[in-house]
Amino acid sequence: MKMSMYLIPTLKEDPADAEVISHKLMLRAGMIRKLTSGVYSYLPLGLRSLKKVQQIVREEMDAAGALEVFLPAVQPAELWEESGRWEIYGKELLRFKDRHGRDCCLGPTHEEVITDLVRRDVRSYKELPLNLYQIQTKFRDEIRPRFGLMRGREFIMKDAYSFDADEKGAETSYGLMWKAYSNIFSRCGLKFRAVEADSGPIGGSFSHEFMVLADTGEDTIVSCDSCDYAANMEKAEIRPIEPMNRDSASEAPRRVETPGMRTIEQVSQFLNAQPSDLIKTMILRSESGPVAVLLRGEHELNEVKVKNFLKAGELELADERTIEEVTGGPRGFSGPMGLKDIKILADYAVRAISTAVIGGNENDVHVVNVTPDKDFTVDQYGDFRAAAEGDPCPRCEGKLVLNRGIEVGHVFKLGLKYSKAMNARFLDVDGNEQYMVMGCYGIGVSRTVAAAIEQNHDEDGIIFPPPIAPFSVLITPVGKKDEEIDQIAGKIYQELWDAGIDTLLDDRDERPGVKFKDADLIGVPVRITVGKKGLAQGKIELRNRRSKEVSMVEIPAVVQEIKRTLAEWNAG
RNA sequence: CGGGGUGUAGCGCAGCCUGGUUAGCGCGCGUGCCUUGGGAGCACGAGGUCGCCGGUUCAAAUCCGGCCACCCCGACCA
Repeated sequence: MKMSMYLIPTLKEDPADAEVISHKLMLRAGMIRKLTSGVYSYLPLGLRSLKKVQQIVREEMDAAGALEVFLPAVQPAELWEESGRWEIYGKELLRFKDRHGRDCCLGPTHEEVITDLVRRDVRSYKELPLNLYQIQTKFRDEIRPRFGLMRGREFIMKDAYSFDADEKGAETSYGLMWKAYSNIFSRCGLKFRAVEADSGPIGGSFSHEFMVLADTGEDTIVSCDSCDYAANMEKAEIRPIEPMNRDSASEAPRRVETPGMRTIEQVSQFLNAQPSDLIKTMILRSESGPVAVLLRGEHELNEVKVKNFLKAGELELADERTIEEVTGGPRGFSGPMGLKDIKILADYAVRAISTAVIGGNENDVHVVNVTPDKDFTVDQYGDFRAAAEGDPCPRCEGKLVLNRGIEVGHVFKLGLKYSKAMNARFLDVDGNEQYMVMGCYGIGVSRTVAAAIEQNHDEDGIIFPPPIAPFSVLITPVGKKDEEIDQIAGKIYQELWDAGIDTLLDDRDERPGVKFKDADLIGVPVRITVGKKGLAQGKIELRNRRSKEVSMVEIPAVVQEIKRTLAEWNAG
């Protein structure tokens, strides 16, 4: 492509409404433009990058035996009523009525549509396993879209759905997708990790998230420093602490005045104690009533763990009124002593406290010298806290470390959830009707591009990994209008295209500084400068966007040298 | 949904508090000259419903009310 004929509206300044780096850079590089909150147009440069990711996704999905389809964005309510999600999906599902008053929605995901398709046309075990995928625009009406393509309302997703005759087959399908995803993100040139994820209320099944490592990521990845254990924050397990032998001759509990001291920090300072000597009592509410969860003072609650432990559908922190009803005291002074008609759960770490400070269930009162299991009873101990840096690994003797990441892919075993709800059955070898065992597998394609930028940029702009760069090479002829320069630049440009290398030629009548700044901003991996300095020796300059190294290359060797540079980059 | 903020030329902003000529600045854009290895210089120029609606006033970008859009923060703690 010749830049004079192309549309790359770069910006010198950061747009005011962009917060994260990928959003800023994609706007500045002229890749995207916002239409309305969370909805973006792709300009030619942005689309090229997107298509490169899509191509890699297609190749790997095809290689894994998945078949590409294309499903409707507009979906009828009836299907969603069948699966039960019309009621429970919530406001993220954009609903509307057609001219006949029929309820419709814009698809945020396609389990219903695909299950409907398959149940109509697949009747025999002979047609299984089956894996269908598509790359399509999804719409999710997020409460608060933000960060450009990272959390848009309209976005491009690859979603795949596997159908198997039995659990064993489903596991094979899952494994194939897991492998395909690893290939995809590796081929995109990204540093990533596959982490164990919470599989939610579907239960029993397992799930992995593929996270691109980036300090600016919204999610936290918990991994072990010595084994390959990795999980997201919700899922991350912590090795239980052994109960401690307590001194039975400890002092009796004593009530003390703690006026206005509600937080762990305030109470521990006021009583001259360590946060780890405190037990905090959190009152939660599920659909089956309130529950108290005890944590050691310095620890944070992991609600998902509690939710799964209780097999609760809904779980939230109790409001002020509920706390008062349950404990008799205001928020900030709850404690486990004297609580009645409420289940008391405690994190394992509570077992390792000999005497603790707890809330007095009365305004401005705490209780000291409290011994767990003696002065109050715990119904069940469990792992209820959020993992923190340095916690013991659940699989080995190592320690957990925390990193930031961006979720770009998710593989999930659905089991029979949709096939049962929507009656997707087949006949097995023995002629018996069976439900299909399903799996679903998503990749945020547009988010992958944004995540790549979050991971690969510097103060000058984007540093695209070559496989997903909109162009691999940018040629900048510099200096005064000069026929020799233009002719050689044009010749190299043609040779590169002939060699199958995406090349952009900056034939604009701009000063060199402008061309160099734009080249850095849009992040093309290799820049060739054709100028009279080099030509005097029969050479051009080749500059690596990432290392910023410049080498002088003989003109006949340019194509070969570029291939080598790109290959090295991908390998490293 | 709650809290905060912003809306003035394509982009970034000033002006508003304290109402008063033709509403400014930088970048970008157009033309010409000049310049050509890291966002040059000079000159001339185009481009504005001051988010929208209403009110106050002799007079509103500026004050008041309503609406809209966009951005940020939000159980984080017993």
